[in-house]
Amino acid sequence: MAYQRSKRMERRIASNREGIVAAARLLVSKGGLREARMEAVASEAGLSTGALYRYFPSKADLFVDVLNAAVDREIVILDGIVDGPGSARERLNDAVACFVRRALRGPNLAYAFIAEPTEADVDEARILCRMRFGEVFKAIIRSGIENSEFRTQDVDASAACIVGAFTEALVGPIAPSTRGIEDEDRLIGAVSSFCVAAVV
Amino acid sequence: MAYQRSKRMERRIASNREGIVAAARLLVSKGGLREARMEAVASEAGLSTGALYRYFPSKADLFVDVLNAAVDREIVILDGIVDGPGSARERLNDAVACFVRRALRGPNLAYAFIAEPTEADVDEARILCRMRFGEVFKAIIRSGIENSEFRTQDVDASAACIVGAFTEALVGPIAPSTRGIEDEDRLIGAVSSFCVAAVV
DNA sequence: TGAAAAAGTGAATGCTAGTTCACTATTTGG
DNA sequence: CCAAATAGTGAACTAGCATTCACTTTTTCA
Repeated sequence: MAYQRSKRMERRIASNREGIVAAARLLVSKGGLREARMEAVASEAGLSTGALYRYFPSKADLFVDVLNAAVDREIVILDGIVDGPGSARERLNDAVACFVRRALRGPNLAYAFIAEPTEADVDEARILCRMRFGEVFKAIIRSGIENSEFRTQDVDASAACIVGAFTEALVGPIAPSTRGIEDEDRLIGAVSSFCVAAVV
Repeated sequence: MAYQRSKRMERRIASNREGIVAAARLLVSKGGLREARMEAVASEAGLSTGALYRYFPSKADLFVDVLNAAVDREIVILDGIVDGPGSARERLNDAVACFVRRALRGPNLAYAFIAEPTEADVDEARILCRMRFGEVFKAIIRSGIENSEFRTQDVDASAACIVGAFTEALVGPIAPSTRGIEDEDRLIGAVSSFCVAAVV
């Protein structure tokens, strides 16, 4: 008879998987992608390196998951702002400000997900994540155009520009070496004003 | 007596060095950074791999040179626009449009210098190059603020945002897989309008 | 011309993780 | 409890290139 995983086993498998992702994220937030090697992830998760490969076919796959999980959380928050009350201007401003503020709070993680040099495979995932953020901003821009708050414009291009603008503005301040966040609020204000002005 | 290089030898050395850089650039523009390995560069330049190391201490150093040489050329062009006639708006618009247009013309090279995943060392140089571009845009923004064409703003942040905006908008269209440049002029217009509107 | 010093060669080396796999441990269902 | 199946182990394997280095060729200059 075919073997079937018990409930308990199922839970263990699921929790292992989560543990692996959590371990990877922890390592990234502490030492950047650079220090998040498979062996370290395994030991942090309390497993062997071999076991990781029962859960993820490759390192790239694992980190794509980590990346997406982190991005998911950000996008939930951004969507809350996008679908919330207020004019399109306000919502765009708040969404950008929120992203920048959160990135400045967790600089290592943000840096890893925005700019840290990595292997090609993981880097590709990063580009895809940027596009996911783009979708969020497309929604705001569209609604702003609909009610004439914003000029008509190429929504895809503008969304890409917004994502590029705030990520680039973050690179300096969150880079591990620089750490020159002397005036957070100033930067947040500058970047969000820039983005709002750009689409109005 | 100490040996001294003859004029002829000096010329040969110089031309070898140029040849190496040119070979590296050619390979990048054909197959991206991915295919520009040292052996390929050497053979393209008509030298052995060992010889490369008489000219550059490491692969990273070589490609930093290649990167900077390419960026130098772009910056000369941009400076021409920045220091040229016209309002700050016009100059900003033209500078962005010029950059985007040129990037679309040489997509492989542009992609390599903007977004292609590479080793960490080269990637770091890329970030520095972005800052060099930032300087160009700071100059325009400052002049626009001075003559009240642009609102007062955080010049550093705005410049970073502009660089981020147009590079990000390029990533999709110039990525080797996508190649969706169906309407160049539209994109150019969209991106430059975005940047101008953002600082006005 | 010849001997010392550079320049150039390219096969061999080395290194860094990611990945595999022969093996052990645990779980499953009768 | 037993045998089949799955989960987990971690040392060994691999691969891909950058880099080196013992050696050859060319250049320099008395």
